[in-house]
Parts: sequence; structure tokens; C-alpha cells
Amino acid sequence: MNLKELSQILSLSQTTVSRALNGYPEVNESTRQRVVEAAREHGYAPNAAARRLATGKANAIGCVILIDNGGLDPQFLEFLAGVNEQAAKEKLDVVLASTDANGDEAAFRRLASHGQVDGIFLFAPGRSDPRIKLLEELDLPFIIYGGTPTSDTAFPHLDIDNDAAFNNAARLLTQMGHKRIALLNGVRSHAASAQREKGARRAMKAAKGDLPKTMVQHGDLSEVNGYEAAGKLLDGDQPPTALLCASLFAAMGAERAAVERGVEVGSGLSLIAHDDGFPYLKPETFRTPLTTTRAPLRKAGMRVAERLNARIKGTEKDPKAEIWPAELVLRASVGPPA
Amino acid sequence: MNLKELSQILSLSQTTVSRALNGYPEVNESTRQRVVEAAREHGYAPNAAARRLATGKANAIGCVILIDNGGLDPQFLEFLAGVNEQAAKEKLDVVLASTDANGDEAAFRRLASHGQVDGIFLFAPGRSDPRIKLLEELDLPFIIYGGTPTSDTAFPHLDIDNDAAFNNAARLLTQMGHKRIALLNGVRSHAASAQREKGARRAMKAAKGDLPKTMVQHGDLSEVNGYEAAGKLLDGDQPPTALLCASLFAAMGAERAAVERGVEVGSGLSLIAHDDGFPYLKPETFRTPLTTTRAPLRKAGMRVAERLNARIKGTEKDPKAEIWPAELVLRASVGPPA
DNA sequence: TTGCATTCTGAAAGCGCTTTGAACGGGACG
DNA sequence: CGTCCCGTTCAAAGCGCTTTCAGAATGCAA
Repeated sequence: MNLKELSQILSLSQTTVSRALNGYPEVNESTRQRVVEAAREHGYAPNAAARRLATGKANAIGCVILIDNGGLDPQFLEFLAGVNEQAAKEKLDVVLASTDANGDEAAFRRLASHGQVDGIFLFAPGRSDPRIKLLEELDLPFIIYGGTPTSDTAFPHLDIDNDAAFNNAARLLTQMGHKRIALLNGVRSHAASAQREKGARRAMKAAKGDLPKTMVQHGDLSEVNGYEAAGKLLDGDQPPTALLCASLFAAMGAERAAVERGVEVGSGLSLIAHDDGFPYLKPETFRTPLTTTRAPLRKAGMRVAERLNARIKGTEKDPKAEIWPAELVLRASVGPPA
Repeated sequence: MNLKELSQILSLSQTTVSRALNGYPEVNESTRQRVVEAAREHGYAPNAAARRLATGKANAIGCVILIDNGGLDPQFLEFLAGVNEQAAKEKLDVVLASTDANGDEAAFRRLASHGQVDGIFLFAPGRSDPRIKLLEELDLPFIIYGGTPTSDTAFPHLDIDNDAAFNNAARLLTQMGHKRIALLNGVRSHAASAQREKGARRAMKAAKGDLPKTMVQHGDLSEVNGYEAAGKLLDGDQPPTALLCASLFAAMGAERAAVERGVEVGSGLSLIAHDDGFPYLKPETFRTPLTTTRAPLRKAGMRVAERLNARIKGTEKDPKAEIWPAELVLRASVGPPA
């Protein structure tokens, strides 16, 4: 059932039927009733591709996902939940095109080629992420969540202030007297990792201290990885008295490593982690309630979708950067060093 | 830059350029070279909407998400990761259309209207999920993950054998001598919840026991919820000696509730949970390593994408149901009742 | 030379929608 | 009575691609 058939059934022109269905004012109300009725009755739904071709609008936003190994991480998924929620409000669909590191361009172009989506968002691109270059070549509205490789304001952009978050966290620890603070960071290529390290290091410097390379561990943010990295640190000859973790799961692992070694979290080892607001796991329910830097990733996703849509509609113009602060939420997992 | 312009630049017809780009055999190899070269040089990418309109193929699969409250759950996201991974292999995009419980049809039709996607998958529809009816009205290839409301074979369908999984788990417990076994289940409307309860109940019956209503808790599968539900059970006058949990997060909460009450997991309370294979949290790293029924949700997602694509291509025809077993993996969290 | 198959290329007809510009009645107004 | 305008409707063009069918050019056999 297409427009032509429907209009024939109604003995009307395609023009009128189209207008009636799309709410244009120049259609007699009784005619509109008749059309809407018939459309429902015959189960008519306009062909999306044809509409896109005619209007040039896709009513969809897209994301090219880099599947390196193991697929999506919970951070992206939490973010995506937000994007999706907002997109639903604005009646947009979300298109995901995946690609591995090499077959990159194809998926990107497939998505970006005009007509498929009206705009693109990127989640946490790496420092030299090839997708950014591609994004610039296209002239599609876009927005980036997470660190951009160059200046922060060069791109439309939203980020958590990871630097400030970990700077605050580290300062709290130095003020309590900690000298040996370690950092359990995300993967090295990730811009946020660099920001966190920078913030922590500055706080150490300010306290006449230091953050040696040996005190910084990189890896994916799983419990297992947190456990192993923390174990390595705790078994060193200069074990840290405090630990900053980039995620709740990593902190879980760190806690496990500590407990296993008879180290009490809070007194024997201070622990602070970043909390993305993952709703199924809360820092206050940790064995020792966990001090966190908190910034709800889902909200960020919603905001990204909102801004992207604003860019598509032309409401937002300049490459505005938006940096969100993370709250430092104090709980029992920090204390002065033993 | 569109096909017309490109063909003018090359002094060729649109036909030839189109054929050259799409790998048709009737184009002279040297011509093809020239075309491909020029396309890259001028950054030509075909308009997706036009191509769809012309071919009737979208090269995309879609999913309509029901956003009730709080958005997506980690199970769906893990599943989606799998779908996405497979879709990437088959060069398909994944389109997500969200909708809340009322504005349902609109998003559904938006997605389903011909030309947007070639097929649809549904994740774990509820027992009277309105989306299923809609799905049948359309004639689009589709496949359902998770329980279907009616007979299992009526729809193309993939599911974990939750019944068998929880039947096995409960049998193990009864064989060890447990009489009072409780179930920490997912939300009531969810088909999988019913399956789990059924399986567990059958095992109890077989052991001349019983699974009273008071021993079954429903709720979302978060840590907090697991904690509260388990607490309620443990504080009752007939506390269970064993607990079956529908998810790892719920089991974490249950463990916390037990520990808080001085109940040792394994000896004081046996614990078995279902493990979806979420890579950031492993059952073997629990305080007491957790016995699980395991079925990797990501793999299921991949398989669903694969089968959906087979249906689209016409390779798979009949409404085949595919039920995957869950392994019962024994760890220290179970033992005979005290 | 003609005939015929083979290889390459092109004109044009869709795909199903939106949207422009024009047409058609039927008051209202002078 | 003619004119103008408003409300309503329609025919047709166009969005950018694919694909059918036909045509041009070439090679080879008869």
C-alpha cells in the first residue's frame, strides 16, 4: 500500500493525501478525516526512504562504533541509553554502524552518505581517532563526547571534567597526608585517561609530591583488571596508601585485592573511583562505601542528543565546548594513611 | 556530489558509473578504474535514501525499544553488543527506535515502514507486549529474543532455556538437602521470569517440596534490589537456606544482605545466579565464588542478527525456535544446608 | 561483403514521496 | 455583472539512485 494506491482508493490526488497526512493546513478538515481514516484502515505507512529522498531529512542520528575487541563497554552503553532516551523525545531514530579498526571508512561513509542520518555523534574517540578526520570531511552536523585530540573548543563537544575530578580527588588525598597515590586508569589511547592522569599529577605536584609512572596502571575498566592492577601495586615494595580508579568495576576489583591482602579499605588503603551513574551498581553499597567523583553518563548522552539535534535544526551554530563538572562524593573509603 | 555530477565529470552515463561502482561485470576494467578513482577524488558517496528507494533494500535491521523507566538495562545492552558485532560482519546497520509504553505505534511504524529497515528484532518482549501484534501485521522479516507470549514455536525465536537452567539449579539444591529455596526473579511481566519460576517449581515438586509465593521476589535486577529482596527473605520467620538469583547484580546484593546478617554464603546460604556473561563482572571473583547458570547473552545477540539476516535473504524460512541451554557452573557458593 | 555474437555504453523508466505552481469554484465586494 | 480572493484540490516536477532494454562498436566466421 503506497501513496498512489491510497489516493486512488480515495479518488484524491497524491498531493492532497500527502498533505492531509502530514498536517498541512490547506486541506479541508472533513477530507483530512476521511484520509486519515482510510490510511489507518488500509495500514498505510509512508516509505521512509522515499520521504527521505524527497525531503532530505532522515530524522535519525548516527554513531560509528569502533569494535576493537570484546565489543561495547558499559560506559558506552550507559551513554547510549541516554542518547536513545532523548532521541525518542525528539522523535529521532538512532543508527549504529559498527566497524573494526581497519574496515573503518566503509561503515563511516555508509552512515554518513547523505540521507541516512542527519547528524553524527562520536563517543570518546581516541587521541588519534581516524573517525574525526572523516567527520570533518563530511559536512554533516556532529558532536563529540569525550576528549578531542586537539584543542577542546575546536569541535562541538561535551565532556566530563576528568582533569578537575581527579585533581580534586587527589588533592583530598594529599590533604589527608597521602604521599603514595596510585592511579588505576582506563586504556592509554583514551583521551579521558590522559586528562585524569594530568589532574591527579597536578594535585601531587601542588603537594610537593609526585606521581611516578610505576603508580599508573592502564587497562580496560573491568573488575578483573582492577583486581590485577591493584594487586600488582599493593605487592610492590612501595605500595600506595591510596588508589584512584577510573570506574566502579575497577574499584570493585581493587577492593577485592585489598581485602585479600588483609588491607582495610578506608584505613589501610583509601579508594576513590569515578562513578558514571550506572544504575545497577551503586558506590554506597560497597563493602566500604566508596568515595566517588560522580557524573551521570546517561544525562550526558541525553544532552549530546539534544545538542546534536539543535545543530541539525540550526539552533546551535558555533563549535561550542561544554564541560561538565564531576561531584566529589565523600564516603567511608577514604581516610588518612595508616 | 551526486551520481549525475560525477558522471558528467567523467563524460560517462550514470548507468556506467553506477555499474562501475557497484562491481557489475559488464564494465570495462579500465573504465572502472577511472570511475573509482574519480569517485574517491571527489569524495562521492551514494545517497543512501535514493539507493534504498531504488533497490528496496535498506541494509539495516532495527529494534523498537520500550523505555518504561530508567531506560535500558544491562542485559539488553549486552545483547545489543552482540547484535551489533554480527551486524558489522554482515555490513548491516542497526537502527534503534525508542518509544514509551503509550506512544508505541508511532515509533514502530516509523521504523517498520518499508525502506527504513529490512528486518526487526525484539528483545525479551513482555507476556502481552503490544509490539508483537504490530510485528505480525507488517510483513517484515523478524525474530524475537526471549519468551514469546504464546507457543514457543509460533514465531522465529531464540531463547535461553531459563526453565531448564533454574530447574537444574533448584534440583542441585534439593539434592543437597535444601527445603526452603527462594527465588529472586526479574520483573513479573517478563516471560523469562515465568520460565525460571516454572523450572524451579518443578524441581521443588519433584523433591516433594514446595515453592511458596512468599519465597518469590520480583524486581529489576540491580544490586540494590537484590539486597533488599534478599534482606526481606532472610528476615522472615522461615528464612531460605538457598537463593536463586536471576542476575549477577542481584546476587551481589543478596551476598551483601547475607554478609550483613552474619550469614556465610555457601554454608549458611547457598547462592546460584544466572550469568549473562557480562564481561566486566565475573562470578568467580565474588567474595564466595558464585555458582551460576551461564549463557552468554552477547553470543545470543550475534546469533539473532545472523538469523534475522538469513530471514531477510530468504535462507531461513519457517518460524524456527532455537532454545539454548545454560551451563550450570559449580563454584563455592553452594553447599548443603546448615 | 554480410551476418552474428560479444563487449561495452547509454537513454529512460521507475522507486514513493514532497512540493511548486496552477486551476477551479464559490462567495464577497465594488 | 465583473472582479478579486480565499479555500481547496490537482498535475507534474524532482529527489538520486538502479536497472531494463536498446544501441554502438568490435571481432570473427562464413
